[in-house]
Amino acid sequence: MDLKQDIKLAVDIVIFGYEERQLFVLLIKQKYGKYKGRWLLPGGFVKNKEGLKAAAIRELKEESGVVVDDLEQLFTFGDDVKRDHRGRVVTVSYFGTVKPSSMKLKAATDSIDAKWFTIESISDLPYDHNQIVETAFNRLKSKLNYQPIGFNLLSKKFPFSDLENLYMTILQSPIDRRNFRKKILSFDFLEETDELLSKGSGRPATLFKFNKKKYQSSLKRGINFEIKFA
Amino acid sequence: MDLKQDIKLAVDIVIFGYEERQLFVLLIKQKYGKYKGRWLLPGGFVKNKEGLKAAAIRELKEESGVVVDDLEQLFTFGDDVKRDHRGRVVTVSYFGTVKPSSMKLKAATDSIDAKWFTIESISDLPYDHNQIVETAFNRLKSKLNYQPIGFNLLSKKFPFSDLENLYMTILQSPIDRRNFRKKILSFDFLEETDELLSKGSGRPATLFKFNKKKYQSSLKRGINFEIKFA
DNA sequence: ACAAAAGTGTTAGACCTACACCCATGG
DNA sequence: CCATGGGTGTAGGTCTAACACTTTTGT
Repeated sequence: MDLKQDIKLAVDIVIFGYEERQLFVLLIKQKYGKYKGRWLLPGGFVKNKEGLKAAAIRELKEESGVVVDDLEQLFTFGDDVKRDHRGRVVTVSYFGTVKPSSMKLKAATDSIDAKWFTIESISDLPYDHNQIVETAFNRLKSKLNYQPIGFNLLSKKFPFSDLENLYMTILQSPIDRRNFRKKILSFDFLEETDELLSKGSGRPATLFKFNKKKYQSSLKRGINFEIKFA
Repeated sequence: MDLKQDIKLAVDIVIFGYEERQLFVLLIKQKYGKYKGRWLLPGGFVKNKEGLKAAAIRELKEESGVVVDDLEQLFTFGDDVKRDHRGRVVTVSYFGTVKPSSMKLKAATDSIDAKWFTIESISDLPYDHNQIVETAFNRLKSKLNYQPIGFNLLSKKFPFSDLENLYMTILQSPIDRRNFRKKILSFDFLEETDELLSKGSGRPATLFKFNKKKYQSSLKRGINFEIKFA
């Protein structure tokens, strides 16, 4: 065993939120160190007896108050030996999705504030955090095409138009409402409720909910959820 | 900075090779330690001033003699705090593809031997290496469906039947030769040479080669290389 | 009655799938 | 001349893409 190895292991987390036709990323304001006062991704060092994903979930909660029960591993950044000024730090990045209005943001430990930023507004993050966000955003976009990923980002019950707008926002391109609805409904993992939602003017929308059981049983039957729109 | 962190960082590499309608994985025979004499994945600890991918390429070469110029990051294993008996070790796994007959295997440093094993024949590897191989195999299968990945696994010039067999071997299902050829040729990244290859009896096959430039320019034009066969 | 958002079908063309015979060579 | 592997076309069905008007509500 190489006793001289001196590499620190960290985790960084990219949390996406969606609200009112806008996609947001969660950032925290650093309390200490070189980047005190700067906004950056939640994250921190892994504890000796703590799993990687567990560390990510813990740091996220500590620094922002956001609680998730699962995160997906994104990429491990460690090709650049000098990505961190404090010495050699390798970071395992995670990403997750959340509905902002269901979370109360609350800074603690290393952070003095936590806030949602639109994805366009973040630039010049410290370290390689811009690259991490970009990687996460690309993954989000590509996952949208083959997994019904959007449902964490919406309310439990939502009008169909929310889904449409979510896809259009993330993919940054218009989609055909009729074809989209047909395709999604054909997958048969949405359930129509008998509730309606009026928001301001216009015809009230029937609310749908995601039926996880149906989704998973379709998955087992090997059904592909590919969604392609120009 | 957490001075008490005591986590070692390693890399493990899954190299796939294809020859004669069989898919192989490269393993090395361990020279030292608890698993002395056992076959397992090439890999080892990352040096302080060495990028992760560079460490993987170096370890691969040192332990097996296999030289690659690129590897793809697969997954970072570190949720199980006790995956390594030597203490807390987190490993970043990589995978790559290679044509076995173009490589001379040569053990050195930590390994006393290096050998190709068919994917079916490997079981009971030390640590969580079975899980790593499984992860890599799944990735290989899924990449086959949307990237012309197979070309590292074949000779520079190859008969069309080699590609067919490669796909059938990896996906473990028969494919329709006519439809497969039509689809692949429609992507227009293969170039027909005027050479023929006779192997034993049967009509000689025209040799094709992969045209990387055409592939990349198609990629830029946003063409999708999706290949689906039951 | 008007503005705003929800809901809904059809058609043409592209793509996928299934399928069987002839060709060129070696032995 | 037989065995072996290489090379090729078509038709039916399915899926995709493009497209516009009606319904229900709030103001």
